[in-house]
Amino acid sequence: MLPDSPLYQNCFQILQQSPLCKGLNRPILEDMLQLFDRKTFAKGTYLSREESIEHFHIVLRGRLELTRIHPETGRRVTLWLLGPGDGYDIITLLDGKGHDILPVVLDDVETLTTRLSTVREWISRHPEFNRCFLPYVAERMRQLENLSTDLALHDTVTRLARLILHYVDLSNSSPVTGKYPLRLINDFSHDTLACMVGSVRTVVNRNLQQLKKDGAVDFHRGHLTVKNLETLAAQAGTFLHEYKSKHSRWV
Amino acid sequence: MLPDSPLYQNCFQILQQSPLCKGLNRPILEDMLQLFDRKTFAKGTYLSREESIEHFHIVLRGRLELTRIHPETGRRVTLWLLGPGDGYDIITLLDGKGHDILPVVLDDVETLTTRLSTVREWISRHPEFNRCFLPYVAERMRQLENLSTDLALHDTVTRLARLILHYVDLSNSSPVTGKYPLRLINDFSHDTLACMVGSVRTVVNRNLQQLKKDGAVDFHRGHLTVKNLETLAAQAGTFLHEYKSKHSRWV
DNA sequence: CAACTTGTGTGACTTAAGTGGCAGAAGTGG
DNA sequence: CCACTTCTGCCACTTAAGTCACACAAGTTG
Repeated sequence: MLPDSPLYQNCFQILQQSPLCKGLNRPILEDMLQLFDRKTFAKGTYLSREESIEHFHIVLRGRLELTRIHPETGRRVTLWLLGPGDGYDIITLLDGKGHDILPVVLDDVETLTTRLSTVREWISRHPEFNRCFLPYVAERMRQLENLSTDLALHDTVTRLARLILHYVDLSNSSPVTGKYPLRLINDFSHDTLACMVGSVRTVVNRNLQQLKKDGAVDFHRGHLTVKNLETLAAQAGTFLHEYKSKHSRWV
Repeated sequence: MLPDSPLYQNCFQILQQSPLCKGLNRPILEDMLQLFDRKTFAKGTYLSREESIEHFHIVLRGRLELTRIHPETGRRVTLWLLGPGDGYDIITLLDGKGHDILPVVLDDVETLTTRLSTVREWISRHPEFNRCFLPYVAERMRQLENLSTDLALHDTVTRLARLILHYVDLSNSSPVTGKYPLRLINDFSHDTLACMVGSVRTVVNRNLQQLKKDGAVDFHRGHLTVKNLETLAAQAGTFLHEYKSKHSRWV
């Protein structure tokens, strides 16, 4: 992508805010941007295998779900949810091997894309990149650890409450209603939510009904908000102050 | 550790075979070895928090289990099983943050240990290290992905069969009995196995009984072997040829 | 606006997988 | 060798969480 492109500024900004690049200085980011092309993927499509084994993508806009499917029952689980600033596929980037996972395009997605070998070569010339990239990888591992732990130790209501809590946008509570909006998952169908907690629609529906009755959340077709953080946190088995202190560290 | 130590050769060899260091040449390994001290941890103890946030360990001998516990029910899940050649804690190494996990020492464990800052500084001087270390990290992530997927999509017998299959030592089948031994998990109690598949002792016991009846495995107190790979693979929902081809790539 | 597709709400039913409890076997240590 | 702890096998019982099925609501498309 060249500096005279009309989208250049916009891409630059997203890159700058991306956890992958946080803290890199302007010249390095500009150098980086030169290597990438802008691509789009249509909602509802799947990325091909080549897209993951040959190229590296940084999401600019839209969401991407990385899922696995049980070959016999057809049940699905979502292992990752990628949004603006996230990279794909970081595992292949690390070891060059194929990644057995199905990337589903949830919105019309825009990415910055280039060949994996280009990224690797670029990283070897700019070892500073590792200072952002490696912590990003670590954060991803922690998330996977949490997913496993939740699946093994907690029931579905709890997992659901945790999921929602994890995506609460604390900085954007409505001063009128006192509701908290959600990042990334606010318009998910119950089915999609179910995949994220490793369960099925009916169960998630039941659970959501309960959370609604308890006053923790509110929802209607394709829209989910948090009504009462304390109640939600209680259901998630987290004390609210723990949760808040954790997040203040992150943000 | 100094070259004149009687254990030097032994340490050197384990390091050389470790996935963390695979392919590094002699002088680099020797340079590395200088930085580490040999330490031991007694069976049944827990590593302290400082051990993980201040130091980095490479296991020489013995096993280490990284687990999480449900604070109310007391149920456990094992997220990682570390053996000779493995490093701890790689997540903290990547981002310097604490890691909320409980390391249980399963045997008397010997490690090579040094300060995290020393490792980081060493890595920055030897970027070649990343060529082994990053794929190692990737492999760990894949394992976590598999754990999550299994927990979300498969029942306990299947998870158990997969666990066992994953640790089969193909290269050491007994020519007399035709049995396959297991690496690392061969002497686990049913309780410990249960933690690894995110279940409980009674259920794992039931499942093991079934696998035994089917002729897939054989076991008695603290000893587990595979009797029939095909049967086990069938229960694991994997076709044996898939499994073998995967592993031949790895080994 | 009609004919769709796609989500949502709820029932009745089934079952895997937990809990709890207990007896006996297999090791361990004095 | 005995006392002791740690495992194992099995029982009866409970329940979360899944399947199946269907009606209806909410959007979408021609």
